[in-house]
Amino acid sequence: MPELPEAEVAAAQLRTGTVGARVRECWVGRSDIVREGYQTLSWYQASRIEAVQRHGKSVVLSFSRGGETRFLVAELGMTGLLLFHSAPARYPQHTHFVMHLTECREPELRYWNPRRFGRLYLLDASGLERYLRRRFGYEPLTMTRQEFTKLMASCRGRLKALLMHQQKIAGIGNIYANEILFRAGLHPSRVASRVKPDTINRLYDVIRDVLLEAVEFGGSSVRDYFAPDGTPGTYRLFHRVYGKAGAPCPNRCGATVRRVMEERSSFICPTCQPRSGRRQ
DNA sequence: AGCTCTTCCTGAAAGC
DNA sequence: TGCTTTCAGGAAGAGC
Repeated sequence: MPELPEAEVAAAQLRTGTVGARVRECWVGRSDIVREGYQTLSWYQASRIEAVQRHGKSVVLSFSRGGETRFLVAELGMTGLLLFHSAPARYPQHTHFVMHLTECREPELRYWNPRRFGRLYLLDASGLERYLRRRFGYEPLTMTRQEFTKLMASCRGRLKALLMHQQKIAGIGNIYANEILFRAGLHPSRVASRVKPDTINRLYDVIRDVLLEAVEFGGSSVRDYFAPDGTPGTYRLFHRVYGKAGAPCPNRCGATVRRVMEERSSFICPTCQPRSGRRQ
């Protein structure tokens, strides 16, 4: 399930593999995979890929043709992948979009998504601006400590809900929310606005640390995630609690990691992540 | 504002 | 063994 680190890794590979490319042809398997701008598809033919960026969990490609710029936004959802020609797709029937490229390293860019949670958007500059504004809050790697502190103070909901609320902080999903909260020693159901300043500082650092480490290791390959070149991410090996119900707490506190159905499925150490503010 | 419920979708896991 | 049922899970939208 691609979250920020996986989208970041995908964007980085697309940058090296496809920037500068000339689009030879676009193929769409099922038109409903393009949620917006399907009628502009022909514009992209003969355009050039100028840049690739990540916003939240989405990957955004910029194309230019005749002085005009348009964009392709790929939402990866739970099971979506961007893949190069060389990467094997286990269920080829779930490839919904293919861009054939020339004048770059990769001859083909595919969008693969078996469950189809997540779509593609073909947008112009104002469309992209609206898309980003409506969907994404702070980028966790660029928000300041002050911005995060304000956000925490203004949010009376639960901490894990805030971390995963894309319009507030963009890019964190269930895996990384669990890992972040464990490392910060915070229970997912703590009320965000009641967290003390010292703890907010610690949480701010942990968010960055976890996400940057995950990027460094190529993201987490849980189930079917692969980078565009087909390689899996290895950060899963460093998960401390996600998917580890029944294992001893990595802090060696003696307790056992538990899976609880609070704020989606959460993996917590009941000792190291107490409901009250006091750390043991 | 924020919580819950529903919808989307299909492979995998559980159940029989 | 093999068929059937259940179930995650990100995000949007409705309703409260």
